[in-house]
Amino acid sequence: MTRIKETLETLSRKTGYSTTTVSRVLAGKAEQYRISKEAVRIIKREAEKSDFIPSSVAQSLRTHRTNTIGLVIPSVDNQYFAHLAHVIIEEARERGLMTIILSSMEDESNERIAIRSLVSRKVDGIILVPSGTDPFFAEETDETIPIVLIDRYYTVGSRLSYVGTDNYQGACDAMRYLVDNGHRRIACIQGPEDSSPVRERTRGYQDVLDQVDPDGYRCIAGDSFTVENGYMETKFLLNSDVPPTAVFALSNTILLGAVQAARESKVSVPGDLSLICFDDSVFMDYLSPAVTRIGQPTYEIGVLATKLLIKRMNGADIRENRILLPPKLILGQSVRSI
Amino acid sequence: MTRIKETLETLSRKTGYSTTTVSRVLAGKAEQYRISKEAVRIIKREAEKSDFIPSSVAQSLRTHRTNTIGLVIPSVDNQYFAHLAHVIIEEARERGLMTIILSSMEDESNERIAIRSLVSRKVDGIILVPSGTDPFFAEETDETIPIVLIDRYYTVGSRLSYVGTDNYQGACDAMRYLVDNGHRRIACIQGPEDSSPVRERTRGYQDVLDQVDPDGYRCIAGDSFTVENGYMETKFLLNSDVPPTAVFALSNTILLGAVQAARESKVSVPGDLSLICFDDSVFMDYLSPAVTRIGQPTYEIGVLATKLLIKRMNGADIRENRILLPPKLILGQSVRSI
DNA sequence: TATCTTTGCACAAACGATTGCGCATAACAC
DNA sequence: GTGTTATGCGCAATCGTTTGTGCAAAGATA
Repeated sequence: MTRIKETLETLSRKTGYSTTTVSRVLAGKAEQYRISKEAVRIIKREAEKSDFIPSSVAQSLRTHRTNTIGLVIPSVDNQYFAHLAHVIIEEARERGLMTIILSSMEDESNERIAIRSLVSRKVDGIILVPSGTDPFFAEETDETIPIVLIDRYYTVGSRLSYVGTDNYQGACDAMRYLVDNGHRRIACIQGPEDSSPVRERTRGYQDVLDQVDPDGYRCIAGDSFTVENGYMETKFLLNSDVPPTAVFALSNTILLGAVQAARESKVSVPGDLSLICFDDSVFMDYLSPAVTRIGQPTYEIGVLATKLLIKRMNGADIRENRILLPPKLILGQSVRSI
Repeated sequence: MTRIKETLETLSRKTGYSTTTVSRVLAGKAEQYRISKEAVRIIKREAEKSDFIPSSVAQSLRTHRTNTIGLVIPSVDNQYFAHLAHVIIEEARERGLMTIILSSMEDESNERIAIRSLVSRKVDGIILVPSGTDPFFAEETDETIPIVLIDRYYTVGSRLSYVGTDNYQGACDAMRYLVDNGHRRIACIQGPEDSSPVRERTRGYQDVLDQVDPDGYRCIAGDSFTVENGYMETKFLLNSDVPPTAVFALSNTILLGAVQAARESKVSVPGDLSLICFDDSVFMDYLSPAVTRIGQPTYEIGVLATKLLIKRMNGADIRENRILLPPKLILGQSVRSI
């Protein structure tokens, strides 16, 4: 109770020193300002005794630093983003920064509102998973408050910093694996087409098939990173005239939908249908069969993004900076060799 | 760029009105203070044109409100807490509140540091999953900043508000289900013993068995909410002289470990071993067999906790308030009738 | 004794908003 | 013409820090 009402002013009164001196002592600048040992002792003792906690609000107003970063993600209720958020929160905390999380729910207008709030709160930097396609607002903000994009980037030639997975490479790896196991009739269930990872991944799908089977089967279906989408599209595929022998699901959620659809239709995996997907998750190994997948280096993305952001917060002028990290093929038993 | 540097002062200069008037107009208090239509028009136009975003920092300092709540959870990298966080973030946002997430990693000292940071940042309220056993610090903080506990509560008679699952009821439901299916040799793999949900759940385990089989088999093993713990303890159990016919895992993580152990030991679920656990999760339905479990009402917990917190932030004096919400038995195929 | 340095600290102005109070000027009543 | 009320707005203090500058007292130097 006392603790919270304490201010430099009250401490000043109690110790007989000015707020200036108290402030300097508590900021560890006693030496620098030649405060006597005596004063330091008295002030520190009193501060400790009353458990003084300085107001970051006042500090921020005065110093123009909030020691806070903003994190805008679609939703924390998604393993992939939750893990990313976790890594970022921890990494930031180790460097004395707090994290404010805002969810955009994949909505462009939410995203703008979120950025505005963060600007209003004077955060020192922003890590953003862009949901929209228009980089203008973010770019303008970036002039003053550094922004680092993760997971996705804006369509057109935006100069915003970016850290993410090499999605093209990942998709190629997945497709190569299927192809090497004899698959040719491979369908791809995607997320929203205006998302950069989707574009990169479908490009990988196309390119690999174009190499090994130029005029063969092609099927890119779906439009969102949801279980429902995965379910629906798989249903369609399974009921088509000549169903694919393998499905490449572009996210963990889509995969779950696919699994459900297959199970419902009594289609055995990998007996009748092989599955491979993007995103890793603890539970992927617990499914039967365990899912073969492309794991994204979420830890590395989170750490690198935070580090890059902090560098820029400290004035480094490394605006145009795109970092692509390699994905990893994780083998399960969901792909059959045919 | 302009946008971010704008202040009441600059707007005042541009429009020729005082900061007082500008402030009042932008706060929607023009009527109240009899500002002319003319002035309102000019000021609003200018504010819009330069996209003025007021500094929440300055506002907070002056008004003693940050419109921010703090959320301290073990880790967002856990489906259960991630979902809880998601619900709270959304609920808070709808009421104009931002959420700062701090992870305690189940560590008491981290928890205190987290609370201190939140106090320093002058958050308007705190939602906390307590990791420690000593309520003192939280209680003292609660004198000034309302705190609502979720998921767990402190051991001794703390008066802090609390919203959570009726863990005893849930455990009884789970045990009843096992017993009704003929099981008597039931082992329980628990989390840390000083956590209130663990105590409530093991109490349910005991009570049900005491009713149906007073002198029968009892086994409560384990000590943490981790996959490893579930794995290890299950290994032990499976190798004991007379293994249990069913395992009651007290969390989703523990369950995963149990599944892994059973799979490794070629023990069929539910053929040789029945499984039931606490916590719901999307993927529980995708395991084979789907896991029979006790789902916690996370959505309701999140919403109620936020609402309760906001009420208290607005001055309601409802300190001692413990809300227990009913869990739900969700049937899978992981329990065999014997 | 007079001057210069060092020591030890405080004054007061910021930071950017909000808000109690007050003060012109205009409108109106009589 | 005088008193009263309404209208429209600004002054200046305040929130709790940080920080550039200044200044008295003590010590050193000559």
